[in-house]
Amino acid sequence: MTLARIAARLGLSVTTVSRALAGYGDVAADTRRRVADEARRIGYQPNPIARRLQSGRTDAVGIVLPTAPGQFDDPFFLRLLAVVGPLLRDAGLDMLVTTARPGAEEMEAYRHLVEGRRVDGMLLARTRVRDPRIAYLQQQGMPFAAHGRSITRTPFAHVDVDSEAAFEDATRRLIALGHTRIGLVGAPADYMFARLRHAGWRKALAAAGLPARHHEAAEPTEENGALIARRMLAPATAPTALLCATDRLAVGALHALSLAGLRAGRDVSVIGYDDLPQATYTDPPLTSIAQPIDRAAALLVEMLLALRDGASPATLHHVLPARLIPRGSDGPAPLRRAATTKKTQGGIHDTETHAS
Amino acid sequence: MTLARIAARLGLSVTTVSRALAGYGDVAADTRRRVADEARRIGYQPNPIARRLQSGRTDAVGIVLPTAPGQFDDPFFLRLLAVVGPLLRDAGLDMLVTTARPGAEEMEAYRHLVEGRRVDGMLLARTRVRDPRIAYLQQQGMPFAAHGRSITRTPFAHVDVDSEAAFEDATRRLIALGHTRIGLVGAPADYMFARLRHAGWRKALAAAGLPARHHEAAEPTEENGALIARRMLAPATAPTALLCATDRLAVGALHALSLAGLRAGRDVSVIGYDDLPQATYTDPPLTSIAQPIDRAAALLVEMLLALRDGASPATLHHVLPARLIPRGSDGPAPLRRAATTKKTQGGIHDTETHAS
DNA sequence: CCGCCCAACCAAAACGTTTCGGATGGCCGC
DNA sequence: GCGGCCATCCGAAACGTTTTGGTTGGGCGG
Repeated sequence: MTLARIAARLGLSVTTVSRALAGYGDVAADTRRRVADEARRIGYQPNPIARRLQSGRTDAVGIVLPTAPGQFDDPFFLRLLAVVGPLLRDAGLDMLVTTARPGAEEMEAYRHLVEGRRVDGMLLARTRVRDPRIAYLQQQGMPFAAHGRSITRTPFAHVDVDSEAAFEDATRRLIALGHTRIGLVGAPADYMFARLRHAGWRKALAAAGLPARHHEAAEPTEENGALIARRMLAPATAPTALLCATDRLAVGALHALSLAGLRAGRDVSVIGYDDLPQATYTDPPLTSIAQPIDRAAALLVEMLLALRDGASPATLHHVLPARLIPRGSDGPAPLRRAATTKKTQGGIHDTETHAS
Repeated sequence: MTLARIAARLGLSVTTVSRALAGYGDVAADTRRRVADEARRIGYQPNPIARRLQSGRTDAVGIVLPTAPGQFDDPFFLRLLAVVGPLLRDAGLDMLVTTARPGAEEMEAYRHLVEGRRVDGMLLARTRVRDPRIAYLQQQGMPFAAHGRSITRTPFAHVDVDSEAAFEDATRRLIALGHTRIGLVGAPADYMFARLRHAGWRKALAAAGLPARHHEAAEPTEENGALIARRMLAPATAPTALLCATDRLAVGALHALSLAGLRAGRDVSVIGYDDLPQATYTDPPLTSIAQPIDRAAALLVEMLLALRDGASPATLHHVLPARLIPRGSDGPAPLRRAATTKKTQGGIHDTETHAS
C-alpha cells in the first residue's frame, strides 16, 4: 500500500515509482507500465496525509453550520451541502463540517479549522451585515467564498441572490393586486439578507407612495412567523398582505391566519422566500420566491478554486436573480377586511421590532 | 509555528519541547513552564497533518449524506449532523461529509473515504434491510456506528428507535378511537425503518382482528405522500385513518385530504413520524411520533469511541423508545365516511405497491 | 573516593510522499 | 577516441510530529 512496497517489488526506487505514477516524462514507457500494473494489482492508493504533509495543502474546505434556534435545521444549509458536496469532490477537495451556535462558539469553530490548519478554504453562508467571520478570515488570509453580501473594508468573494429586487417585485405584485397595507415579516436586521429584503419591500412601497408600516423581525422560525403574524393582524388597520423573509416564517404566518379564521390568499395574501419543498404542500400552497441555489453553489466552488489559483477576491462576485413562484397564498386585496375571529394575545420572544 | 521554532528559541531539542507540551514526566518543571509560555506567546498549534502521519490515525469520521430524490434535503440528516457535530468535536474528531446518490455513487463515496484513508470511523444512517454499506465497512474492518438496524451476518454497532412499537401503539390508539380501516402510507421496504413501522402497524391490526389492507410505499417525500393518500382515499371503503412512515409523507397526505375536501382529524385521521418543526404548523397540527435524536446521536458517538478503544461491535447496540406527540390531526373515527368531493386520478410515479 | 541511580535532556528514526539535484551509461557526431 | 547530450533512474532532503533508546552529569550511599 505504499510507494516503497511497489518500488521494492519492482526493483526500482521510490522516486521513480512516484514519478511514474505522477506521469513525469523522465520514466521509460515500459517502466511506467510496470509500475501502473503493480499499483493496480495491489490496489495502491496514495496516503493523503503524507501527501498533505509534503505539499503543505490540506485539500479540504470547511463549512460551519450555524445551530442557532432559528437555523437549527434550516433546510437551506442541507441543500447547500447537498449541492456543494459533489462539486467539491470533483475538484478533489474534502468537505469538513462543523456545527456551532453563533457567537463565541462559532468563532471558536472557525479558529479550530483555520488556525488548526485543517482546511485551506472556507465556505460560509447567511452572511451578516458586519460579519466577524469575514473579518476573521480576511485577517487570517484564509481563502473563502460566501453566500451573501456583507459590508466590509476589503472586498471578498461571494455570490448572492438579488432578494432586494425579488422583494421589490413581490411587493409591486401585491400592490398591483390592490393591496395598500403590506406587512413585512422580517428576519433580524443583522442578517444581510434580511436587510436587503427589507429594502426591496420599502422601495416598492415608496415608489407607490404607500407607507412602510407593519414591520417586525425575528429569527426565521415557524414559531416566530406565527407570533408576528398574529400580532400584525390584530389591529383594525392590519395589513391585507404579508411578505415573509423566509418560507419558515411564512409557514408560521399561514398557521396564524388559519387560527384566526382568516383564509390565506383571500382575506390575507402571504408570500415567502426559499421555495422549500413543503411550500407546495401548505394549505393553500405557498407563493414563494425561488433562489437558484444550484447555480450559486457552483459559483461558490468555482470561486474557491480560483482563489486557490491566486485570483483576487475583488474580481469574484455574482448576484443572481430570484424568481417568484406563484401558488395559492396570494390574491387580490379583499374589498373589506375580514374580521379576526379570535382574540390575540400579547407577548413575543426573541423579537426585535422596528417602526419603519 | 512549529516545535522546531520553539526549540530553537529556547535552546532545547524538539524532543524536549514535544514532551514538555505532552506532559511527560521527564521534563523539569521550569523547562515545562518556559515551553508552555513560548508556545502560548507564538500561538503554537500542532500541525494535525504531521501528527496524523506519525500516529497513523486521521482523527476524523465520515458521513455520507444520501442525495436521493426523497432524501435530498431530509431534515433528519441535518438534525443528525447538528447533534453529532459538537460531540465529535469534543472528542477531538473532525467530521468529513460527502454527498452521494444511493447506488454506485454512494459506494464510491464510501470507498473514497475508507480506502482513501481519510477517516478512521464512519457514521451511517437510514439503514437498509440488506445494507451494502454495512457489508462493505465490515469487510474493510472500518469501525462504524449506524442509526438503524439491518440484517447482517456479523453484528455491528448501532442505535435504533423502536419505531415498530411506536407504530403498534399509534395503530392501537387509532383502533381505540374507533377506526377499523387504517391505512399505512409507507416507505420502500428496503429501508429497515419502513419494514419496522410496517410490522408495528400490521401487528396491532392483527391483534385487534382487523385486516391489514391499504398499504402503499414510496420514497418519503411530500409529493408521494399526497399521491398515495389520494389513491388510498378514492374507494368507498377507504381508510378513515392514515399512518404515515414519515412526517414528509404525512404533510403530503394532509394536503391531499384538503384538496379532496376532507378534514384531517375529523373525516380522516393522520399520524406522522419524526416530529419535524413544521409538524406543529400544518393545518391541523400534525400528530406525530418523536424520536430521541439527541440521545441517539450521543450513543452513536460513544460507540464510535468505544470501537476505537477496541470494544466489540457485538456489545454495542441500543433501541430507544419513541414518543407520540398528540396534536390535532387525529381523532375519533367518523360515524359515516365523508364523501370525497373531487375526482381522483390514477398514476403515481416512483412507487412500489404492496397488497398486504 | 567510587559506583550507582536518577533527573533531565536529546539524536535519530519513523510515518509516506514529493522534489531537487544529481548520477549513470549509451549513443551520436566530429 | 572523446566530449557531450539524452534518456532514465536514484539518493537524500523535506514536511512536523511522536517515540525509542539512549547520553549526560550531579548527588548520594557506602
